[in-house]
Amino acid sequence: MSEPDTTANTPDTPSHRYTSALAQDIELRWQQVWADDGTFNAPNPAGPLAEPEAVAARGDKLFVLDMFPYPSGVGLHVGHPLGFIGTDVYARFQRMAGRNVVYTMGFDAFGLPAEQYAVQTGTHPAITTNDNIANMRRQLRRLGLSHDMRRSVSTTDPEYYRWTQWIFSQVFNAWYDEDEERARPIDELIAEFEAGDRDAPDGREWSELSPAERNVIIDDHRLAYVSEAPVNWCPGLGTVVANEEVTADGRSDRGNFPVFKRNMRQWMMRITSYADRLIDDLELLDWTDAIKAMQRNWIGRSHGAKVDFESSAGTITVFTTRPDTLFGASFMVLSPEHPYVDELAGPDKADEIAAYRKQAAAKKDFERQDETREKTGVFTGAYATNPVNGEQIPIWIADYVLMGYGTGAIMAVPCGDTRDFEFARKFELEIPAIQTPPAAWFEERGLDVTLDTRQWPEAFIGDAPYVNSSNAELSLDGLVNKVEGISEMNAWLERAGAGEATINYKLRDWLFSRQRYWGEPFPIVYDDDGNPHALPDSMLPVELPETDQFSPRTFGPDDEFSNPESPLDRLEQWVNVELDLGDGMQWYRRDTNVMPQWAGSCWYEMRYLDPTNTETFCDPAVEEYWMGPQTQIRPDHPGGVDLYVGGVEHAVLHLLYARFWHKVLFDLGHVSSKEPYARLFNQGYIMAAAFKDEREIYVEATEVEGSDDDGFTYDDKPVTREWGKMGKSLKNAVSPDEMYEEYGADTLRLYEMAMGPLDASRPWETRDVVGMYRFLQRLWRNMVDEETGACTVVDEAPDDETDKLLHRTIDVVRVEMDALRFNTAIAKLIELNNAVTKLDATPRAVAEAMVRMLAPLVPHVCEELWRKLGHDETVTYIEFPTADPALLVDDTIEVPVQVNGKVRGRITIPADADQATAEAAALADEKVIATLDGRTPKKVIVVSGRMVNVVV
RNA sequence: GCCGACGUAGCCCAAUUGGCAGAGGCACAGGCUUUAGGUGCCUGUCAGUGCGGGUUCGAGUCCCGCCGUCGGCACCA
Repeated sequence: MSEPDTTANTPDTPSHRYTSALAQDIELRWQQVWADDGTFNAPNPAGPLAEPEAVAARGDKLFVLDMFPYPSGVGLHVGHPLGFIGTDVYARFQRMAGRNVVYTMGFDAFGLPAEQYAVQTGTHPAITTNDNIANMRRQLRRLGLSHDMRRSVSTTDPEYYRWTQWIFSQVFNAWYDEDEERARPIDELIAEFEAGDRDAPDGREWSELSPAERNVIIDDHRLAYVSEAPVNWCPGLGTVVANEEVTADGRSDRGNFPVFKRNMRQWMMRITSYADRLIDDLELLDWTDAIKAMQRNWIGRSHGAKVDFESSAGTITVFTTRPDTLFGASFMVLSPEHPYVDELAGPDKADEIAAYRKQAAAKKDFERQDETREKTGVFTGAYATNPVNGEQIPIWIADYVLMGYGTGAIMAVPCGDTRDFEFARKFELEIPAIQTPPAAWFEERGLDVTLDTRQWPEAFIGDAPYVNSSNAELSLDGLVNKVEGISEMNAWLERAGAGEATINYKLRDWLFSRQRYWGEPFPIVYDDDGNPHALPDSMLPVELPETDQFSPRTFGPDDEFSNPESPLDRLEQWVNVELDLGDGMQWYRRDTNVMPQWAGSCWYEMRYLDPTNTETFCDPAVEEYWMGPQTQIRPDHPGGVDLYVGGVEHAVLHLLYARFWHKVLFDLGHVSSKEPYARLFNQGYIMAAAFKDEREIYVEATEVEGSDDDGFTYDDKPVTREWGKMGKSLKNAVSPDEMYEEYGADTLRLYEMAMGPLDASRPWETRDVVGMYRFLQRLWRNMVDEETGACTVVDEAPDDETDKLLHRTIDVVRVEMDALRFNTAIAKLIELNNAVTKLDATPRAVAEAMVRMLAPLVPHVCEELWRKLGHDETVTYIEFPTADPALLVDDTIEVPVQVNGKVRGRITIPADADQATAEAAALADEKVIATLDGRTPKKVIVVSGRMVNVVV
């Protein structure tokens, strides 16, 4: 099947028609001019790109940012640039509205694909990466994006990652002061220890400690630290990965390999210190509630209490959000991995417990988390003391308690917790009642009110009067509200020394090291005793050493007990280094890990601002100008990028890590903004039909024939249709090159912006694109003679009707563009153009306003038309039209008249008519009189300027 | 199971504080242009807002209850 070519030039096509060939000519020409002239360069107030006069000459600053891409070798499809086009239209609009706009694009170029390609082909990842970046820059330029190309950076450039390493050193050389709730330089901590203002954690004085002991204590305070802890080991990738990179079913999000929990010595970052601020400061951000909810959920703050239960193996501390239910705790459950299990296990139980632990260990996390599974568990034979009533309660182990959350042990309150209730039922454990559920609760379950829990079908969760909840010092009996119950119990726990109120988080510290090649080396060396030392700033960057062995040792994906071996380990010449770090020349060993891919993206927006600065990652005055708090918007404005556009998939990865780094830099005084991204906008995805054959394998969507009605076939065999994100894996990608060939970049841009709201996902329909192409053809024809190419615009003023339409259009378009509602702005502009098409000739005033309004959307054709209209400067900085308020109001208006809510007639009244006038006119209308048929109106409602409703 | 978003023509989508359901594009039909097809131009057809209630003079919009789609979280104590 071949699509009819809808746009090709044929011999009778006028030579100056806006065809795809002309569009391409115009586009390539202006792209060259823009590049040559540096049209989109934004002036800085200070630093290497300083042009203070130019800054002063422009209006308020505006920082527009896209989530930068990984430079894939495959190239772009039409789904990729949706957000980029959106930011470009916005940036161009705001330039015309007078703002000083900084807007560029960089590349997040470290990461696995280039490394894996290098392993396969022997091509160094730097070469692949640079080729891909060059290719991607070319593709982005072809879209006409108005980037300041001087500011484009790649995270893989040593001059860039020099500063990534510098920030790592800042984090390493900082500690979190819990009292001041901020990070401070580690030197200040050392000074406090040395001055005796602070004792070692074990209570000894600083002076009593050996240097080695001091080192351990200091290193334990650092925000970046090495620790032996359970980490996610992925043998298939040969590296460890962060919690955020493990999918819900226990696999790596890259490569989909199994991930195992293993104790390993790795770099961590103390993001947990910032948990509260990361949650609380969400209030300051103009982000969607959905993303904020995801971040809150990931951090997982829950208020509760720690409670101590004494046992033969020692104190077992549990975390609970319902300390008020402590009187109902009739057994305990420990995670099978809990360290006390061996000691608690009675001799006759040891075998059973060992078997259960083995069985639990064999299960993946996701299997353990399947809550529909029936509860399993084993009694240890041991008992603990419930501190609130002294009762001896049995200690069980069960895999529904997870070692990774809370303390790995729970107090079970079966009457008030679904899981504990199920467990108690299954193993016939006691279920004491401690609350009287409301009568309605019993009624719904077909029961009479009873405290005999044997009759209860399930646990009761909620507020209800407490019973059986008192001891000699405390009584909750009669309280009805859990907030009160919790507060009373927490107070008692503290008095009794049996526990305290606390806050628990799901968030874990960030596992920061990877055993790969293509990443930022750590600016760390180890001395003979294995102590880490940060290299001084003067020794940065630590460049990635050359090698032709890029691969870490990888293992069978299920080879759980293998160990990571970084590619850098093998480079002995590089690893061993002789340096003077203040104690004279000594030999050190370099750290052979590299940073995770997220490192470079944690701060890139600031390098855009001052990309060539060799003194600092970003001049403070430059950072403050572009990112400082905008207190004129809101007194508590946190600062940061004015508009950040990207996909929702980074809700808890990049966006959480970047906020964390930014806050550290803020605490240490390196930036003036508390938050990196003041406003976040999530663009939708472009979806496309994908087709599967009978083997459930995707087939090339472009070669599928058929329709909704007749069914679809591929190679004459039936296939089934589904919808999915456009991309290689679904074989449904559409290349932008096809669109340029057939319509040009302006049409593609316009189509993507017109097809729906920017934040909505919508299906791509190639056949719809032609509508925007026709619009641009009409626009062109309204101003240019298709035979001669001459401008046909006339100097006569527009007629009143056209003038009013123009100003109404301007009024709406300005608002819609500012609010990123490009689809409705475009609809209004098409409407205006359709009206202009009906005129004999296009008045200049209308033509110029239309070109200016469309310039952000379709910049190439508008730049061309702007010249044809006789101007010799770029339209980029020409003021966006402003509506004349006088032309927005009509003298008379037509309003509908309803009778009992149904439209029965229309009246024409003066626009400023008062209510009485409108009412009189409505009641005088023939059709209304006929509808009323003699009945007397009970009431007449007049909505000024909108309608009249007569009620009978 | 919990949280969030969304359901408007054959399709993508519009619709100020609740105020005439239709702006725009596609598709479809007819016409003009054309040797013809296509391009281009003109004209036109189609729904009453997922379902059921409620509030209101008036509901796509607000409230309640369902149904469906998408996304996130999930034995989190």
